[in-house]
Amino acid sequence: MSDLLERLRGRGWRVTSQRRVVAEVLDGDHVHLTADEVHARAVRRLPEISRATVYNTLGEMVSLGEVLEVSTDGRAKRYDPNAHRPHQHLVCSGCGTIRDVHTTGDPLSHLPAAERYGFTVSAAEITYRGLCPSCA
Amino acid sequence: MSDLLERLRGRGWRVTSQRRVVAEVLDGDHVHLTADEVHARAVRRLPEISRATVYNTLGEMVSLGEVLEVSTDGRAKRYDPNAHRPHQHLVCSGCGTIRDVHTTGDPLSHLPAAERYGFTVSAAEITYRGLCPSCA
DNA sequence: TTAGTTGCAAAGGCTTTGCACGCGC
DNA sequence: GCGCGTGCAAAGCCTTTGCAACTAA
Repeated sequence: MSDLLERLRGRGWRVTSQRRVVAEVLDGDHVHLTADEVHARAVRRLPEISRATVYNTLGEMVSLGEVLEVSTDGRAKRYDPNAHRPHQHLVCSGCGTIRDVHTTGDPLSHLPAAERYGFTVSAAEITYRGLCPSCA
Repeated sequence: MSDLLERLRGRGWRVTSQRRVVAEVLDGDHVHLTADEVHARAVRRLPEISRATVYNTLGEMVSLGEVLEVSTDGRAKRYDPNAHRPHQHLVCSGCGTIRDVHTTGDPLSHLPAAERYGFTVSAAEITYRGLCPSCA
């Protein structure tokens, strides 16, 4: 059911009903919810869950590297559960929808040594922007 | 002096002392200030300038496509005056410093048609993450 | 048992807005 | 003079924090 929850449990994470619900809400492909959306969906299953707990839980999942934080628009951050599947994002400039996409080649190889300025580069994120079929 | 201001003036933008100061503060290479930093520097030259005006002005420059908004960390947005020079960003995970870098090839060519899901893709942004020499 | 987790409510950072005054054109 | 731009202060959105009560292991 929830791969995410399994991985977290395997790391000795204390599993509470709140955390289970947050993991379940987040799990799946092409899921990019804001903290508030996660809270709204979590409340349907667990009415008493608080916003603070949702924020804490999401923050921990990010620290553990099991969830990615994506800020594509400067507004609320979105959370992406596919931290272990390399992918990029295609964002609609109209409605803000995010789609996971896969590119050819490794972005890191396109950054010449002369352009690294002594940095130890460890990751590369690509955000493609455009209009989705509905907004075009 | 200020290429940015010249371009804006050329578009029939009404030039006030506040707008001139914001443009001057922003102009240059490797400049990635937050709205608040822009305000702080603007105040040195024009003590009465308000934060609201700085925000309004930056927002307009972004709408006009003369300045880019970069949100690399989910915190305050940063403003990049090099909107007309294609480049990518190298961000230090330690101190948040941003460096402009140039990659080889066009990122758009790495997104296969099958991965576009009907979107009209118009731009691609790459953010490289790592540690700068001081933070490493 | 007991250290880690939760909920509440308040505070905090960043940004936007409403409205009256002021100024570029 | 007209209309856009500005400043102020207040409100807004998103997020974090302090602390007492609670609960998984």
